[in-house]
Amino acid sequence: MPELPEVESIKRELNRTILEEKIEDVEIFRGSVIKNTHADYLRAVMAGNSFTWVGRRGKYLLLSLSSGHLLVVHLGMTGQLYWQEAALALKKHSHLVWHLKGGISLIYRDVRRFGKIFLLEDGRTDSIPGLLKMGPEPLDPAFSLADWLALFEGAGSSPIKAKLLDQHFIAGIGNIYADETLYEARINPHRPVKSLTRAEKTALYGAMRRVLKRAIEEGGSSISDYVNARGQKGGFQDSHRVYGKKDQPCPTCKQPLRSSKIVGRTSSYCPFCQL
DNA sequence: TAATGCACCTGTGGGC
DNA sequence: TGCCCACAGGTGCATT
Repeated sequence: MPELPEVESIKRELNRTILEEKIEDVEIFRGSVIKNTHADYLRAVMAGNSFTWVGRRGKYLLLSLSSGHLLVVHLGMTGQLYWQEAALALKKHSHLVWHLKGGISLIYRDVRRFGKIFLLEDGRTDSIPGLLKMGPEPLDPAFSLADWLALFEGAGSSPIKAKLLDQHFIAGIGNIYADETLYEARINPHRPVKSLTRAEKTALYGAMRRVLKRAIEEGGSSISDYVNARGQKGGFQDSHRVYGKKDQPCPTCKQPLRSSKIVGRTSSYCPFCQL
């Protein structure tokens, strides 16, 4: 499941490999993954261009083109964006392939098809609902503890787990890193947001940033389908302490971890260490 | 306005 | 072995 660390890993790899390589052609096997324009138009626009820069906002990848267009990619749950040598066979569920000069193919693949692609004329992302009201970037150096605490002003009664998953509240966190962050901060995922003390919010800020940084250093988490931009698995899944570990011993107190549904998401936590 | 529920989608694994 | 069904979850939209 590509969350901030996975998307950041892909971004970094693409910036190392695909920039300035001319796009010779685009093959589109499933045009329905393109949400705001026709497949034929996207193909016509992109052919002859090159990628000049790859950025990230939350879980969205932003690929700038030499023409000034911006390609925006959200990987959903099982989306992959990776490059391989053009001679290699495509895997099932490959929906778009950019054929780059130099014998490299950039492939967009998505088994469950929750991902989506947008082509923007001028780089303005206002037209994409998910980007319009995106919360702050948790690893932005300018995002201070004071900024984080200010987000909680007027916070309601929803569980803190639900709040961390809300992309309008904070960008880029999904189920894996919400669970790992709350464990790191020793906060129970069911706790109403308004019940958190200043000290707990402060702990959460530090925990969130530490967990995300560690995950990026290890190349993200490969649960189900995630691969990086080289088609390789990440390494952080081996460092998970609670996510997907229901009934396994808590790394701290050795009591069995518990699992429950919060806003429809499976949440793993230690009922003894997370208060 | 905030919180909650559901549809979308397909591979996987458990139960029978 | 084969079939059926629940489950996984990010996002947008509908409902409460």
